Amino acid sequence: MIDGPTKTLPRLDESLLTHMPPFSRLSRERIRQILDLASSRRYPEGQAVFEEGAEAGRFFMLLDGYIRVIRITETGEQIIALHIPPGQLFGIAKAIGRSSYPATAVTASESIVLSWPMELWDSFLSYDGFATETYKTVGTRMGEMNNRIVEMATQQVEQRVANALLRLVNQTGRKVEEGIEVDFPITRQDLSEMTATTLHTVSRLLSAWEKAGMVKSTRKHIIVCDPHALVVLGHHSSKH
DNA sequence: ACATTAAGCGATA
DNA sequence: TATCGCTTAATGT
Repeated sequence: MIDGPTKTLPRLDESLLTHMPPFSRLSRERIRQILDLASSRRYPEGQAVFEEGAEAGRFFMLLDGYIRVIRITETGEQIIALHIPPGQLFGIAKAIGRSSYPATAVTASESIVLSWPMELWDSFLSYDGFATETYKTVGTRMGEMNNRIVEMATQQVEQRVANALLRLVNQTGRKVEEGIEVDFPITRQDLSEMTATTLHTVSRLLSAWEKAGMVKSTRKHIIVCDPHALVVLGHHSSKH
């Protein structure tokens, strides 16, 4: 893809990073130093930050918005692996011993992203708390994807979709009057790509759940009104 | 218990 | 107006 020159938004303030776990133990001076090495860029919704297989030239920190991590199968279908909320590192290929990105990262909503050249990775690792925090997030994501594999193999579609939706509102949910809403635009197609089913099945499930008062949805918006009911649904392993 | 195909409708740009 | 997101029914495995 043809990326324009990296724009530097209004000068970055230290407070942007002081409360982000990978940097929270660092002095103000060190954070200033790190910010001066960073490029910041705003991405509109649906833009690729990097693509699977590309040379991993930089690593990233999501300041605002949401990142969707996707992979393409042999037959050309998209699989959504996970979503990344603000405050997390991503594209950290070196942390898993790779020199190319293992998946494509696309913005699920308008996002603000910091990035640094991968050559700086080793020096970042020496900063207090950085290594432990990044390996914590790597571990968490591995565990998540592991759970997904087990789900795919053992659970039926309704359970998978229920659990995927619960994961979304737990990780990226925003409180609204009627319940908890997924904090970025999400379509039936997206949910189907997270759960290895079709948008039609997702549509039918959401309609049924809406009639039961468990969710409320309009185009690109999903509100979970009764999380506990969904949890019960998601735990039900076999029926009849 | 699911996927696929098809048809149609309102929202959006 | 054309495209997109979504719903539903019918049919297939």
